[in-house]
Amino acid sequence: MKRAKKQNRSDIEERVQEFSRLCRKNDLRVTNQRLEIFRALLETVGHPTVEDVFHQIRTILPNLSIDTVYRTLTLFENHGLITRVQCLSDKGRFDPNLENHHHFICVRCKKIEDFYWPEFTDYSIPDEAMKLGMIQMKKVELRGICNECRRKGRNAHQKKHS
Amino acid sequence: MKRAKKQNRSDIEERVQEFSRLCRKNDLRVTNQRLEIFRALLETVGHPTVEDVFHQIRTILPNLSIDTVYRTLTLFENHGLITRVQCLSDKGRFDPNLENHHHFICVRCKKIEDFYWPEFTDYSIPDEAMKLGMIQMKKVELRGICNECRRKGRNAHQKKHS
DNA sequence: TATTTAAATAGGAACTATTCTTATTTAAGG
DNA sequence: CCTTAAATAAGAATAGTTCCTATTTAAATA
Ligand SMILES: [Mn+2]
Ligand SMILES: [Mn+2]
Ligand SMILES: [Zn+2]
Ligand SMILES: [Zn+2]
Repeated sequence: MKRAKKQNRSDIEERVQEFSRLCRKNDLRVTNQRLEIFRALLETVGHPTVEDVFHQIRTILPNLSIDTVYRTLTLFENHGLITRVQCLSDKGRFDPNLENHHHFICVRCKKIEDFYWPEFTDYSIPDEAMKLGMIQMKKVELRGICNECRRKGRNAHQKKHS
Repeated sequence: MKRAKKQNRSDIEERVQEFSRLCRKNDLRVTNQRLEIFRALLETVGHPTVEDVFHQIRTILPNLSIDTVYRTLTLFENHGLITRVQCLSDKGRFDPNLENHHHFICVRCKKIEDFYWPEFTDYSIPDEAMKLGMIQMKKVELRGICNECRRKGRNAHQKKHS
């Protein structure tokens, strides 16, 4: 999982500070683990898994427990500070980007990339769909092969079973 | 997981027959297990999990192994006979509906319902997104609370952790 | 129809992701 | 500083999925 280049260090520190305030507002104690976990989300592109976050932080907090990462990410999710992204693979993935955006999922490496499509918000859903329940969110999902995987070619991916 | 009312028995049997031919064309042996598994997918609404399928068929094939269900569904998927649906929960879900359609996911009971939106196909994706890779599929995903869960009220759902 | 054989299955073990339990540590308020 | 409830680490437990292998079976062939 690569580090992002799109956000520089001071942008990230600013968001971590803001996050710190948000924690206090939500009656969540500000622990080192929590800050590092949130920072790791911001620093990673492709919507990291729990393991991605865990391994990245182990260098800084060598006896971090993986359970803390699970617990903390679910906590953030329950407080609306991040969202959980569906998995095409079997691992949960998380998203610190709360802006209205959409996803491109690479079916080979399972990486998830963001994109924006402001006009989509204006398109109205068919009646048939409106009747299914109370809609809280509408998103577009693209599936395909990411540029990185296309470069690598057909190797380096394994399917399960047959 | 409820049985569907939208497809009657003869519709289903017709699709099972057609499926049987498709298996032969794909050099897949037509076994009782495979037919029952495919039939179970057709008979169930809400995009069943492996366990849903397993339990439904156990009454007919009492010593069906759960591994066979996993193996078979993945096999069908690899041959393009069904698709795998992303999980908001932790379980894999499967979809025998290969038509171009979209999903409404209930965040409470995790049920996934189909809807159709033909016009969506014509909307063109922003350039930004086109550059992410080779796009194979574009879908809309709605999240919310299904009618059934709304009726049941706030009880009957548990969140993990805190 | 009987025989053959590679493919498919059942059953249980193994593996992997996630959650739970409990003793210890710590943030934050007094 | 103290106090204390909240958070954590470590490892056990659980749940979903895949692997292993002896047995069964679909379907091609005689
Ligand atoms: Mn995102
Ligand atoms: Mn569907
Ligand atoms: Zn990729
Ligand atoms: Zn529901």
